Amino acid sequence: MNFTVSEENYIKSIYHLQQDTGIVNTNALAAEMQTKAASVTDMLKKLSAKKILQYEKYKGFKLTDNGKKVALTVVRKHRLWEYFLVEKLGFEWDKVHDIAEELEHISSSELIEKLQRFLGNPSFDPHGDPIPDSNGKIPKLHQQSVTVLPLNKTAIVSSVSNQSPQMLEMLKHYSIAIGSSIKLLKRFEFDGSLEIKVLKQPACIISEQIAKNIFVHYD
Amino acid sequence: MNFTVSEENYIKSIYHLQQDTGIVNTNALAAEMQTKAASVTDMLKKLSAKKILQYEKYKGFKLTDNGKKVALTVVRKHRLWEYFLVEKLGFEWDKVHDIAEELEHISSSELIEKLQRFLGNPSFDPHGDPIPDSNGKIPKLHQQSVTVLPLNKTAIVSSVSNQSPQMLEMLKHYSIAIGSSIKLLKRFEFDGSLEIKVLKQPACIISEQIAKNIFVHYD
DNA sequence: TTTTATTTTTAGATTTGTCTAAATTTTATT
DNA sequence: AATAAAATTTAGACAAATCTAAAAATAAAA
Repeated sequence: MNFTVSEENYIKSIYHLQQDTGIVNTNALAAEMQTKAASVTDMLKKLSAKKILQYEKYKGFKLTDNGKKVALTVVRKHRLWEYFLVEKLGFEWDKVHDIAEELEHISSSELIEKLQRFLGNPSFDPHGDPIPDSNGKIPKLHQQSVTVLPLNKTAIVSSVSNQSPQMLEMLKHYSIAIGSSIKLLKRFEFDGSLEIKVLKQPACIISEQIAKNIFVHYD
Repeated sequence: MNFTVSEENYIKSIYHLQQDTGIVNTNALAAEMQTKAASVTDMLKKLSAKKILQYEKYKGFKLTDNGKKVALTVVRKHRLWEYFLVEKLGFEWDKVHDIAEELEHISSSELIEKLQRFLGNPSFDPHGDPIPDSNGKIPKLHQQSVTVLPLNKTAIVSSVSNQSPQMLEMLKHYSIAIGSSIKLLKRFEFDGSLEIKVLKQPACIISEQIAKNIFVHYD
């Protein structure tokens, strides 16, 4: 089946929201899509008619198995294009989201398979997010938030769960990027803030709120 | 100024048509766009209001200087993406048109500049068509149709002016592609058909109608 | 130069995705 | 449990891009 750009964007947003919350409600989706609740309701009817959604009026909704499959192909395209933009074209990792937002709707599946091969079958995009394979399988990495890291253990930043411009600006300021070497020096129990050391940077203190969104892995 | 996908497609088609005919008329554009004359008229009004077109009711129309600039950026994107698809992703040159037709509408101009650099600033796309530079300048190649080639002179196929699937199928059958070495053996005055020899292929005869669309160059 | 044929435009309808404002349903609070 | 608040849906409208059918303008032919 074929989907419009708008439909694909709704499907993708629902997918991301239900990762957190299980079931999704109208206002949350409206906020995510930067639109009005009434518009969401209109689209829900359409997607539900196309068997993309399990939807009961006033009761919330979630993707069907088929809907999840569609969502994963869009996510796959988005992340492969992000990888391309950073690794091949030399974009900075915090500048590629909007462009990938457009590229993810190019329809050809042959294109995306060839792109994947050209890129060397990467498993993670430049933000550290896993790239689903062509069957929708998502690679897993045993990663954890910096907040639970043992003291003085060197770890590698593998993903950032909040990718708002504000967050990305913050990370840039601290010179924290995917792949950065990072070490937890001290935990302040008072407010949960953390003293950390990024490779080649002076030690610094970050709030718990930031730290919770930074995920790392080590061997 | 910003343009919708539909507007960009109209602008591009008008550009191509006026290359041949100078001024364009409604029915010709409707045929090119595979739509109805009434729809064309509607769009003409819109483009004319946006100062893209010189348009007088019932009198035909052509692009303004500004319209040409827009057309050239779309053409530039289309041809750079075609080059990418063939040279980097390994598509066959006769399979890339439809995908490039989508990719040409990705808006970021930074993307297209970086793509151009990544591809090594190519001057011609895989069909041999010139790629406009970022100022809209089009590289020129002194090329000529096979029909006017001197006998037994080896030349290189540089472009094909008719790119219909039928034509591309034909060319494939004769193993003629951009870059092929080709020699004119004999001209049959009766119907204008030509006996040609493609490198590593047996000699064969092609009609004047086909030959007129094949352009070559030599030193 | 009338008449006929062709081309082009207008008028009005349709679909998609959006909106505002009002109505309805659910949830929370007294 | 009654009422207030919040969430959700409906009703009706709008812009974009398209269409059909009819009208108007231009070009061609008798």
